[in-house]
Amino acid sequence: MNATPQYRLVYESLRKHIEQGVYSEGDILPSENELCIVHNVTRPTVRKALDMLTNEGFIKRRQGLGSLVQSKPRGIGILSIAGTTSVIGRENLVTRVVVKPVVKRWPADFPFGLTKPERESGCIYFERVRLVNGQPIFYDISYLPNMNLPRFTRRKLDNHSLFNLLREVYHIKITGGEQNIKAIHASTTVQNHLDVDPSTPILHLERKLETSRIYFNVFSFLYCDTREHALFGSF
Amino acid sequence: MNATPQYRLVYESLRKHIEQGVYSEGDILPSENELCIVHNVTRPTVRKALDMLTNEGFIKRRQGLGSLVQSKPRGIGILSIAGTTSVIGRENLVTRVVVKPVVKRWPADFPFGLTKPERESGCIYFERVRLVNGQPIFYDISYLPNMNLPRFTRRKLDNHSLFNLLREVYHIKITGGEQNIKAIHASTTVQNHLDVDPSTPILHLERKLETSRIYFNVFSFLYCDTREHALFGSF
DNA sequence: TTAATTCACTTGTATTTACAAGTTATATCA
DNA sequence: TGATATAACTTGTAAATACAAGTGAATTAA
Repeated sequence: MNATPQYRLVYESLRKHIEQGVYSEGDILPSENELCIVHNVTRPTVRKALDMLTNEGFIKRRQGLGSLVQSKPRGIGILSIAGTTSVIGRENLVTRVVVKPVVKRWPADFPFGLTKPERESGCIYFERVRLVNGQPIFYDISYLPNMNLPRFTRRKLDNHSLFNLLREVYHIKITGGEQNIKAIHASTTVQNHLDVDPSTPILHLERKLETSRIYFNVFSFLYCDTREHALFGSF
Repeated sequence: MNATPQYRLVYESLRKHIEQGVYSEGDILPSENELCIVHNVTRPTVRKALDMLTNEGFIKRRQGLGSLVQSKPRGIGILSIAGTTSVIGRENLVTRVVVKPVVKRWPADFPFGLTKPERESGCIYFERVRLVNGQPIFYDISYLPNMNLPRFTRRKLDNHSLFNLLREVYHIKITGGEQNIKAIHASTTVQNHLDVDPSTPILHLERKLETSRIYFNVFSFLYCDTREHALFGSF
């Protein structure tokens, strides 16, 4: 018995095709009627999937013409390294887990408010560093509520997107969030992870990411060395 | 004959009630069935309106329980000073225009791509500084395409939101965008405007904001002194 | 008095049907 | 050969219908 709603199967299929380049910017997706046939569903189901792709910026719909693929989805909450796809080969962009996911209590002085279920469930804590051409440029500390994430602590996060993992394995989507952004001088820990000296200006983001799962937010504390590569976000 | 779709009338009505405080955070909206009766429409129409409110962060739906009002809608592209509403009185937050809006040609080395209509129309350029308790913390350089913005250069921007002005006067809404974020050392100009010394780390954002008007993007180059106040964004 | 069950609500998922309005290709007419 | 009308597609809007699954209050049983 497949518990995944049909509209979501259609959505994931189309989204994957767009991400894989089956459809490129400017292409027109198969019509709603064609998608009904291909997926063996009805138009409202297909339209719900297309609504989601529209909201996330993957496509733009034109009455009478079709659904046009856009090059840049609105990556809610997604940050990347500016120029990643064109300037840096994928093999020179590496994500390394420096502290593996581990269940912990929330820090007493955690700067974001927590829901009661979150507070009671503790958190999964891990740290990652992202390197470009061997040079560390991101240092990220993540906290997830320890809520219904079976075997999360055993998953390999190296070179994997946390957002994709949450969505594909746990059906948790990032739906929005908030962030505080600062320019700071690096602490000793950050200096060590990013391999910078004390005078380097460091970009610091404190982020709370809301999700499709109730009472479940993802928290991220990010430090970036942006001398060579800016941090890029779309919204 | 009313050209506005019914789902949008329902959406605007509910959104206005939430914004006006008829419903507060944590309140449960009338059920879908009740909204059908009130607005004389059917469930799919109501659900489309609720979908939109959900996507924009106004409400969160709970199967079996109802639609819960959330306090913070997703403010696309809006940045503010962290803690503004609770920590700083409105009278201590001042926006000052340091270069009034003037029509210019686009800089030859403008870092964002421009649409052909934008390139051909030139731009409206202005600079603003935002101060908290008399202390400058934001320095913003803005470029708008000089396209169908009657009398823009004569408008007073002190203590006015550019987004609100665009939406209310010119019916232009920010619909999304992208940004590069960096931590830098301040140039001399930035040092002067923000009243900082050369060692202060400065937050720098280069932003392209997409709008509801075709071929019309808003560009912003922002420098922030974040020692006292982080930059806050929700998405 | 407490626990279990039932009921009446809620939202979630999905189908079927119909017509409106936009776009583009094709056919027809001058 | 070019202009106009038509046809065949597209997405947009909306109703009607049905059942699944979640939630909390009320009722019943122990």
